[in-house]
Amino acid sequence: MKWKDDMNYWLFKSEPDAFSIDDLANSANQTEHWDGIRNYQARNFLRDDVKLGDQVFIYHSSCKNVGIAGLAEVVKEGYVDHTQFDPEGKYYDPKSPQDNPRWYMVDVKLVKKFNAVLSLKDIKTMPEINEIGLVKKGHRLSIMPVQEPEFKQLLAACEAI
DNA sequence: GCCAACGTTGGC
DNA sequence: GCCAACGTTGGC
Repeated sequence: MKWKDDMNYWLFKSEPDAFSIDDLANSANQTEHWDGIRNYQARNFLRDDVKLGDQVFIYHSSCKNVGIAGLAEVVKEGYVDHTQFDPEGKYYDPKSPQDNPRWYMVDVKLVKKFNAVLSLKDIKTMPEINEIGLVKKGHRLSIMPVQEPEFKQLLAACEAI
C-alpha cells in the first residue's frame, strides 16, 4: 500500500446480514455507496472528513464473528444520501428537508478481503491498540476514525491471519 | 434474547 | 434548556 501524508483512516461498521464484505466484493466495480448512516456524529465524519483515497476497515458487527473483515478505499467523497427521501425505504427520514438534507454518504471500493476476520476479542488483546473506539466502553459510532499507528498495527494483524 | 449504554424526542 | 421516556446499538 502507498502511504500518503494526508491520508486518513476509518472504520465502518456493518451488520453482515444487511451488507457484508462479500456483498461489497460482489458489487459492480466492487464499489458501493455507504448509505443509511443516521447518526449526526457519524454524518459529520462522512460529510466533512472522509476524503478521497482514505483507507477504511470494513467491520462486521452484531453477528457470530465480530471483527475486521476487509479493507476498502474511499472513491467518492460525501454526497447526499438519497435513501432519506424514499418513503418506501428503510432509511426514510420524513423530517429531512429536501433543500437541506440531513444525511450524507460516501462511496467505497474494496481493496481486499482478509483471509479471516480479525476478531474484536483479538483486537482487545493487542497491547498497542488503546485509542480506537472499538476497545472503549460505550463507543457505538458506526463511522469512527482510526489513528495511523493503530491502523498500521491492525492492518498488519489482519494480513497475518 | 438480554441488557447496558447511548442518542433522540418532546412536553414543560 | 431540562430531563424523562423511548428507541437503538451491539457485545455477549
